[in-house]
Amino acid sequence: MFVMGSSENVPTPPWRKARKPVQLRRQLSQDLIVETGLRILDAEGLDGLSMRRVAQELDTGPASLYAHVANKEELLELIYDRVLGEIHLADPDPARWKEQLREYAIECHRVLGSHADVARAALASIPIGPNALRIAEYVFGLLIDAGMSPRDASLAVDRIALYISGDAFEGSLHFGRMRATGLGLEEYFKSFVGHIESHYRALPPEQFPHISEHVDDLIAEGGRARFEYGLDLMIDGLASRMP
Amino acid sequence: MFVMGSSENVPTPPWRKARKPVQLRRQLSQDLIVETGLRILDAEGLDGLSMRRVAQELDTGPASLYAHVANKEELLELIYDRVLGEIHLADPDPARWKEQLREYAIECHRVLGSHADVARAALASIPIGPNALRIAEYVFGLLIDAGMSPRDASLAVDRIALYISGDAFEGSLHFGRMRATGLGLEEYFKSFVGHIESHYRALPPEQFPHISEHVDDLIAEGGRARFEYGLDLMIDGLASRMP
DNA sequence: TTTATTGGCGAACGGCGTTCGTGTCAAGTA
DNA sequence: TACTTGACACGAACGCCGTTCGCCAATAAA
Repeated sequence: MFVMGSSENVPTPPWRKARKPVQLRRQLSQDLIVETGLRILDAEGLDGLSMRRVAQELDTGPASLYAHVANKEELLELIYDRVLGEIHLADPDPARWKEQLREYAIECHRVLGSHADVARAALASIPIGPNALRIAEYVFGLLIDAGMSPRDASLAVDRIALYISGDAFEGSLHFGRMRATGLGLEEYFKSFVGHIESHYRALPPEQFPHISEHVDDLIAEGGRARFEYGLDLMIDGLASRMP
Repeated sequence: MFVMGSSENVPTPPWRKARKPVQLRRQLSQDLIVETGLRILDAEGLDGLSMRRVAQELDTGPASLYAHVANKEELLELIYDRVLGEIHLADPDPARWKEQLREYAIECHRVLGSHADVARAALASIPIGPNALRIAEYVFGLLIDAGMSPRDASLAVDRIALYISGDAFEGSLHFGRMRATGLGLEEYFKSFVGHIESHYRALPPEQFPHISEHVDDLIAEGGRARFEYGLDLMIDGLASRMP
């Protein structure tokens, strides 16, 4: 059958081209999927993040995602590394390694905490994504250049990262419960602490003498202070091992 | 109306009693459910533990469990506290608080690590179960009696527990992957470390100078050494805060 | 123009946690 | 002994989930 012309050889007039960047083909890509997944994660938590939910958000079926992402696990790790990209690192100054290590930890904790449930992936995945490597190189280099032995620096990076992720993960579990109960942050925290306090006060003092005596101290400090206290424990421990 | 006799007053003959503990009624109970759940958890991991699976093991339907357990979350917490019951604590001796704190941490880590995925519940739940309280009273009392301020002791108990749980949880995630791949413990560990090592060695040294130079140190230590290193960091940090 | 390749996607599979309504038995009451 | 009651057992179903299969359309290659 004879056809008048082919749009491939004959240059299409500008006014045709101008209105044709419409892609009939779906424009799915890994980046788009990861971005959408992160948005859902932030808005609805890990429980709300499902392959179906992501697909729905992109106006397609769940099967379509699997061309760009192996499975949900991989999607989560991709989201995780993207979140790590938000971490800002100061220029390393080995003379101030204690302060900089502390600042890094707090920054990392802040970023993980601001994206619900992402911390879980932090504990699960090996640090192999580009942003994880960037951060590892930074912290590791900082400690090495400060004079720490490679073995100590290696262990330190690993342990601090575990501590940060663990605390952030614990925080995200609370955040999830808060969301589930529908309470606001303050109300939730109050009811949570109140619950524990009354439970502790009801304990038989003979069996739990120390807890009973110091209930006030046990419920005194909130999340941020607890995190920094443990962090400083580790940093001081590290400092005492420096030559 | 006159009644011949009551089985409550007249002692039933031994041969009747001997053959009558047969319960026609299903003998479901919370204890039985928790025990069964723990058995499944150990055998098949957290992914294998479902309400349906527990019910199946007890030859019943999943709905039957909900008379004894509010939901899966609660079941997990009950299992968690039961596991904590396996932790053995030495008689407290405040003069040796450092050693005893260390021993407690290692014991706790061992127990959590020997029951796959239970560590997750450790991070999720507030320490309110009987065994959790028993342990909290022990550690808290040990530190108080060693002369630590109540505030420091409170924070210390919390932070050490987080560190233990976090490490155990991370370990359980690896264990789960090992189970999923079907590899043995040694093979898995070897392939895991090898994977990381080759990845690190392939990095451009200009961009990752410290990592590239110290690959051997980065992959040197295994799980147990890493755990104890971080633990000692915290304990030393605590010791430096003692009066 | 024909062919090969690739991504999109509807449908389905086998699982999940949880709820509803009904059945059934043991203990309490008369 | 007869009847009531209340607690528990549990089949069936609801609405989710992650993932796979197989077909289709559109593009790229020949």
